[in-house]
Formats: sequence, structure tokens, C-alpha cells
Amino acid sequence: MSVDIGGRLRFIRARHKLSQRELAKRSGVTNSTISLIESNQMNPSVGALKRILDGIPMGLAEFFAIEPERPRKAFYRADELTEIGKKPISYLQIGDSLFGRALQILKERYEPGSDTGRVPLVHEGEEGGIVVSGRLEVTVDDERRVLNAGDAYYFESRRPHRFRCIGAKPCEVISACTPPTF
DNA sequence: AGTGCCAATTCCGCGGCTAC
DNA sequence: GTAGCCGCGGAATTGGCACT
Repeated sequence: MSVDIGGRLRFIRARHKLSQRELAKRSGVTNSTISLIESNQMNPSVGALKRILDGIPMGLAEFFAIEPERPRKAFYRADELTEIGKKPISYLQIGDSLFGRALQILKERYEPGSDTGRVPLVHEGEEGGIVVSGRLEVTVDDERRVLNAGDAYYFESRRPHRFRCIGAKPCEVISACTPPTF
């Protein structure tokens, strides 16, 4: 089980009101490095992480000791959901930050013809969802199914998967993913 | 203008191999 | 044992894009 260094760094950077570029300038790395680390696309060496933390400034021990404050908020109005998707696919997430959370819940909306892409999604965890409206073609490994309203899926996210809205109407899905690795 | 992200590229450390 | 070379993979940078 690895520590979510990216989420931790993003949380701490935001708390110090620093942009990626500002922190990069202070610590002597590039903004892209900060971006890659925060999105967990890069595993920084201890030395690199130390350099970045020096720009905050913060020690490694403090960095790993910090606990996220659990949000007290329990209810969210429809207009308080956080959009983390874009263009033809909308992902409305419950809660703006999932740092320290174990579960990600999404209201997904696929415009007709929209597609998560030819390259299948692969990530840690497991996910499931129920189609609320429209028709969704779901591919998991080599298995492909068309799901209609009321149909559902549930699989390990490690298995290559792809979602595609077929038909003329948008498709809406309520889904969950744990841990929040999507 | 400021921000975050991404693709392409470069840099660098490490392991494997060979010769001495 | 160790010095030198090479290839590979991951870290880091560059340059640029889209969005607000």
C-alpha cells in the first residue's frame, strides 16, 4: 500500500496558497514536475521531494505526518458537485477533494458518441455503476456489453476497460470507485 | 496573464557485461 | 576486484496547449 504523495503534496501546497509554478520556482524544479507528482504520474526520489518541500518550507517528517482534516460536510446540493470531466463526458464528483477519502462517487454523463478512448483505462481499485438513462457500451478485457437503464457493471479497475455512449441520447450513470483512483 | 496539464525530449542512475 | 562501456527505464525539463 503506497502513500498518496501526490494528493498530500497538492493538499499542502493549496494550504500554503501556492500555485504549482510558484512552488516550482521556490524549490528549483519545474512546474511540470510538481504537476506530475501531484497527479501521481511520477514517483519523486527522496531528494527531489525534499527539495520541493524546502520551497514550502516543510520537512519530510512533517510531510508524512500530516493528516487531512476530514470534511464535516455530509450533504451536497446538485449544484455543489465538482466537475472533474470535460468536453463530451461529464463527471460530477461528490466532494471537491478526495484526499484522505476511501471512496469516489460520480454522476457521469456521456454525450452521444462520446468515448473514454481507444486506449483502455487501467488503474488500481475497483469500480461499479448503474446506468440511469441512455445506452452505454462497456468493454472490460475482451468482453463487451451494451447496458441500458437499470443495468449495472462492477469490476476490478486493473482490468482494461472502456466506456462509450451509443445511440442518439446522452447516457447517465451513477458510479463508485474505491480507492478513489479514477 | 495565470494556471494546470500533456507530449516529446533530455538527463541520469543503475545493472549487466566484458576486459584487464 | 574494478574500470570502462552500453542499454534501459524512470526522473526531470522543455515547450506548448487549453482553460478561466
